[in-house]
Amino acid sequence: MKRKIKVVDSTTEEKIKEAARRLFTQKGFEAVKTRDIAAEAGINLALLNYYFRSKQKLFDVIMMENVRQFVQGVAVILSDVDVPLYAKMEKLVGHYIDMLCATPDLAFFIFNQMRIAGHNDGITIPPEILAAREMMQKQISAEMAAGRIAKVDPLHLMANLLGLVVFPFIASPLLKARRNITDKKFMELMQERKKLIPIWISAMLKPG
Amino acid sequence: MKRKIKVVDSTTEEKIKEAARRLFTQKGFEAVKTRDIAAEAGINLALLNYYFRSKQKLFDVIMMENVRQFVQGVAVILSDVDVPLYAKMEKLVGHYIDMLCATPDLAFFIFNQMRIAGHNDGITIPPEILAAREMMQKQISAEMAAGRIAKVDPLHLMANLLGLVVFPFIASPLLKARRNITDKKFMELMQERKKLIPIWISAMLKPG
DNA sequence: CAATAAATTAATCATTTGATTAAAATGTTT
DNA sequence: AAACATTTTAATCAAATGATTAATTTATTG
Repeated sequence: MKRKIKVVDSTTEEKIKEAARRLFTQKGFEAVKTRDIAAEAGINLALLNYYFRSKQKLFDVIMMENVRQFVQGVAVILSDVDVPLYAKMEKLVGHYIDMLCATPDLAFFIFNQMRIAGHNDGITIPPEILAAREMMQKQISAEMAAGRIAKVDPLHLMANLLGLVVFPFIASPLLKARRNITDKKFMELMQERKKLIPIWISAMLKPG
Repeated sequence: MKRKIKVVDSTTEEKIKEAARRLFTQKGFEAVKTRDIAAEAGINLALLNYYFRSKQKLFDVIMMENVRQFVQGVAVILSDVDVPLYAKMEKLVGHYIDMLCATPDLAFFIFNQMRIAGHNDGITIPPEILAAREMMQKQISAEMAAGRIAKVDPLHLMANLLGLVVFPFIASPLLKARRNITDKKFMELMQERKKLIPIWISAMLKPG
C-alpha cells in the first residue's frame, strides 16, 4: 500500500516511535516496558510488534536516530578546513548548546549507550566523527606548532571543549538544586555559555 | 549472634553487597536482575532476600554508600575558609580525580540517579554539600568583588570546575576510541589534569 | 551432647513482560 | 457490493523475574 504523504506524520508507526523515543531516551532500554510505550503512544500493545518486530528492534531505530541527531552537523563544522579554529569552536559550541537545550536528555542517553557498549563488545563511533576529529586535531596541532596556543595533548582540548558544553546538561539536576536556579534561568545561563566557552578556551590555550 | 571481627569481610552479606555494587553501578537498577547478583556473588538467590529483604532495599543501601563515597571529603575541603581559593581548587580536583580513577563508573551512576530522581519526585542533594557549596560560592563572590577574578555567575564556575574533572570519565569511551589511547594512557592524562585544571581555571578567571 | 538459633538450599509462587495468534475492524480495489 | 489487503484488537503464551516457603545444613549455646 502506498503511504499517504506524511503531513504531520501522526501515523501509528510514528506515534509509537515518538513515545519510544521519549521513554528510551529518558529511562534507557531496560527500564522501559513495551506496555509503557503502548500506553504513552495510546496504541494497542500488539501494534508495537506489528510495526517493529521487537522491543530491541524498536530501540535500535531510536538509537540510530538519536546518534544521528547528536552527530549531525558536527562533522560538517569540524571538517571545514577554511574556517579558523576560533570561529569553528564558536560554531560548534553554539550548535551543541542549541541542540541540548532542545533535547536535554540526549547527551546522557548517548554517553550511557557508549558506556554500555564499552562494557560489552566494541564501541561504535560513527566514522565521520572519527574523521572529523582527526581533522580538527590536525588543525590544533598546527596552531601549537606555530606557537599560537599552548602545547598539551589534543585530547585534553577535546575533553575540555565537550565537557564545558555537555556537562551542565548532564549535571543539571545538581546545578538546578539551588533555589534561585529555575529552568528558565538555567537556559539563559546556557545561552551565555555560547559566548563564554570560546573565550574561556582561548584563555586556557594562551601559550606560556 | 555476635559478628566475628571483620578481617577481610568476606561474609555472605558483604559478598552480596560487593556484587550488587559492581552491577548496579555499572548497569543501573532495572538492567540488573537479582539472579545476576546471586551469580556474581556466588550465593543462593534466596540469600539476597534473606539479608536485604528486596532488590529495592539492597539498591538503596548501595545508592547511599555510593553517594557518600562521591561526597565524602568534598564538604570538608570546600568548607575550610582559611584555605585560599586556588589551593582549595587544587585539593578538590586532586581528590575527585583520584576517586574517579579508582571507581570510574561512580560519576555516571550518581548523575544518572539524580536525573531519574529529578524526573520523579524531588531531588535529594546531601545538605552538607549544599552548605559547602554556598560557602564556596561566597568565597568566589568575595574574590570577584575584590576584582581578582572575572565576574560571571558562580554557577558557571561550578559547572566548569566539575565538568573539567568529571566529564572525561563520563565520556571515556568516546575519548578512548582513538587507537593510541589505552587505559593506561588515559589514566596518565587524568593525572596530568590534576595540575592542568587549576591552571586552566585560573586562566579562565583572569579579570578583564 | 542435646537443644536452639542462624545460615543455606532447592523448589515453588505469583507477577510481569515480550511476543504471538486468531478474529474483528477498517480501508482499498475491482 | 464483493473480494482482498491492511490495520487494530482482545486474549493468550511462554519465559523471565522478584519473592517466599519449607526443608536441610551449619554454627552457637546451655
